Amino acid sequence: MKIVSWNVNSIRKRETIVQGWLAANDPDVLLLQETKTVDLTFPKASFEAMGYHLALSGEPGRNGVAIISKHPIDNVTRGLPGDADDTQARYIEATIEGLRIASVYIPNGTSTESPNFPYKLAFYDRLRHHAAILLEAETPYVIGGDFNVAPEPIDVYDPTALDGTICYHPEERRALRSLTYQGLYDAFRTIHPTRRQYTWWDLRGGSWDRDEGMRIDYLLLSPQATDRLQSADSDPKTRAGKGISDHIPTWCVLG
DNA sequence: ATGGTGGGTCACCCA
Repeated sequence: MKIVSWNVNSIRKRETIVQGWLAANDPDVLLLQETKTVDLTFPKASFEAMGYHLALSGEPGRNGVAIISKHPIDNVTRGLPGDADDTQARYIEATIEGLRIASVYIPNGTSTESPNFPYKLAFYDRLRHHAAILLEAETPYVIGGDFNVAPEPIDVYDPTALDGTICYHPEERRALRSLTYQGLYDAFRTIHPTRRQYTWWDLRGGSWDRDEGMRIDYLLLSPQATDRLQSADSDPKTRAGKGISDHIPTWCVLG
């Protein structure tokens, strides 16, 4: 079972590119982030015509997550517990072929001075709580998404210069570890312990041409899902050319 | 060190 995660930075702008990639790569499940549309204007029909089912959680103009699957999607839940005032569309979870699969768009945080920064840290805490329940129940669980934190020095282009900046601040890495230390395994890093592979390059300042990126998109697997992990990779070719997302797709294959 | 581009929506906010 091939499960892909991709922050597409607007599905309406990226519909053709995403469907071309689907046709060429044939995943079972596609987890999207930053779809940036309400569910009513999500280009559902063209995905359904390719044989996919969809579960959506959108909002006007920003955020938005989706699960797109060749297999039936059951028991869909949206949002994370822990903050009744949080209406942002950043988390969707469903059961597919006996696996609990989630698509998450962790808040970027904007900067360490922004009010979005404590929201990001609190979101991690809510996700940690939620994952704890699934792990306790030994549910086979896969969560893919844009985590907006680069875990280790190898995951950023300049760990010294970037230390303390957004997406590579010690508090953020600590928040990520508090999630993963419970027993979630980073699929790409488990398969490729020493490979440097960014998943995001800023659209500004020619960062793609200088290869100044970060690995902030990944799939985290519960122990029961990790037992089935066969391979993991990502596709930097999708970052070249025109009309592209600033993120590339990354995936894992479970047996 | 700053500013750069792009998406949303329609004056800026976010990344």
